[in-house]
Amino acid sequence: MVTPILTKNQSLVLDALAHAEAPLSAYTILDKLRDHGFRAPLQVYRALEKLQEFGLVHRLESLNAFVACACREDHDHTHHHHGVTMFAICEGCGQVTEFHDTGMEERLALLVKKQHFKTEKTTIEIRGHCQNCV
Amino acid sequence: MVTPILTKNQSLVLDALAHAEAPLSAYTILDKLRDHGFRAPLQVYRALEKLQEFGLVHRLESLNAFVACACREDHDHTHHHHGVTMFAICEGCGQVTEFHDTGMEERLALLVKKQHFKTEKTTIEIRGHCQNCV
DNA sequence: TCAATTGCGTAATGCTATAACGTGTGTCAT
DNA sequence: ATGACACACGTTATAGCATTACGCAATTGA
Repeated sequence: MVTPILTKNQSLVLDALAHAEAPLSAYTILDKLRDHGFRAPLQVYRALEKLQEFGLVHRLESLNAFVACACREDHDHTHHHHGVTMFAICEGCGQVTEFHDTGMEERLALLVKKQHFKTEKTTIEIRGHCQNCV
Repeated sequence: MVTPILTKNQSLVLDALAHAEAPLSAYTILDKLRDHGFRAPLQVYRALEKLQEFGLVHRLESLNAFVACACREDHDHTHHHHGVTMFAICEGCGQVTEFHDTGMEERLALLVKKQHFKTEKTTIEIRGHCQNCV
């Protein structure tokens, strides 16, 4: 999918996430954007929904929070990846690292195939501590 | 860990989950157990917390719901597994299949090690459709 | 032009989870 | 025995996350 033009609300939400050090909850985003006219949770959730469709934002299920996709740091989009995304979530500093591995994807695909299961969305989240947080 | 003796509340919650066809939310469990004296969410959450510690119950992060561990169906506990647990969650019938794979575990361990990350808890949930639900 | 689609704003509501009390019970070292 | 502690429990209130329902405005395209 080619990156679509974002609406004002979508841009605001994406910027908030992109500039954050850690995942943000929808309500935290709402608070950050009150000065920009945001008044209700739905404004945030609607923007998040679209941004997730576009692959620009990920939802972290184990945190009920959201992060900007790492591909945003890759301005040439040379690394933009559409397979399974994995997250390492540090309980210490809150930082989230996104990573990918085709080997994992293949192995997982094989496992679900054996069960005759049709995958639609895969969630892989590792909670723990990063190098700096012991 | 040897399976500890469960309290009354813990047994009730575990039974509710074990007899369910699909994952249950904490509030659904509460409703099912009102006739047994349950009145407040905390009674459910406290039991769930312990049951998760004991490895008898899993939380599904992408559903905000809970399932009895598959090891309960294995009365000799010969298959009781303490590594990474993966779940295939059918959007059609709601059924959840628990599965394990040491190859995945090893590969994942390798990947996080490369990032100098210390894993504490791993969540792997596959959303999709099972064989019966197309 | 009319219909369909999409995004937006607002209010209300529902679902999920925890905080902060206090009570009772059992263990166990003193 | 008694005091200290740990633990399970019960209740109320509150916090945090997400959606339903309504209506309006702008855009698109048959």
